Amino acid sequence: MADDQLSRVFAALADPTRRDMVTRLAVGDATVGELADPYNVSVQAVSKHIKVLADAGLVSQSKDAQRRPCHLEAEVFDLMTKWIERYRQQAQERYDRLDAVLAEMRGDERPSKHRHLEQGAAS
Amino acid sequence: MADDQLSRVFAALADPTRRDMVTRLAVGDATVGELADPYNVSVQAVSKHIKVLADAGLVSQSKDAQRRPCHLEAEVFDLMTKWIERYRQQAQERYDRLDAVLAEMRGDERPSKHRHLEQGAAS
DNA sequence: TCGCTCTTCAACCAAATGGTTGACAACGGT
DNA sequence: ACCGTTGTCAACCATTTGGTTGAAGAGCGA
Repeated sequence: MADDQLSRVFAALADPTRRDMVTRLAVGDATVGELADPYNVSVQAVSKHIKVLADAGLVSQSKDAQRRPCHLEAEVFDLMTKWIERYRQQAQERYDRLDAVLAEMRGDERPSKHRHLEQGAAS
Repeated sequence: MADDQLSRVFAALADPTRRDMVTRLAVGDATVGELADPYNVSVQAVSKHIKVLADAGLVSQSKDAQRRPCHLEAEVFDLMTKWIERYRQQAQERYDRLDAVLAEMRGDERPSKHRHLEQGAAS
């Protein structure tokens, strides 16, 4: 895996178990054991998952006796959202322009939903 | 890797080369060769990357003679953004509440930035 | 101090990933 | 009809990943 933050964040969330944990942590902090509970895997495996999330900056752990409560870090989500939004918008604009062009070519007025040209447009 | 869409999308974007390609495709469609050009890898490797992006639903390919122009699919970005936003907001709200509680405990009025309690809060 | 609980570290294993090279299919230009 | 261009498929390789088990560190409670 690449070692830049964005790569680590995306890689961390590519695993459904880890996304599940994020879901759980959004409700409130939880210890490693509490996080491990719902899953049919060893505590060690969960510990590794948390390490991945922590390395990505998505969660951080504190100390409470033997326990290591995890909590979600919100800032990193912004990093992702910003990256995503940039290209989503550009792609959407290109689509809208394409729809407009198609509509003009057809003499249409109200282009509805985007449609692929290349395969299965006609039929 | 898990086989659900969200996992595929996150995994696809965990690679900086593939994110680069998305960046390139946001500007406009490009053939496999054009996408391969800036990188120091074989065309086959790029073809594989595109397959990963396509399987994730992030890009689609059309036919133009021997060429296979790729273009960005905007919808999938929404899927990610929605997933992310949900937990980012919840986490942020919890932080804000925590800051408020801390401020109240200190008798403060204007809590500025969140601060971790567990380690290095005092010093 | 001893034992129990919670967590991580280390070693190992199977499967997936990202890269390579070689072969080959599909298409246009000459 | 051929050749060059464009891209994918297949096989292979090194590394990473997600899981396991076993051992060990850290901290309370009795």
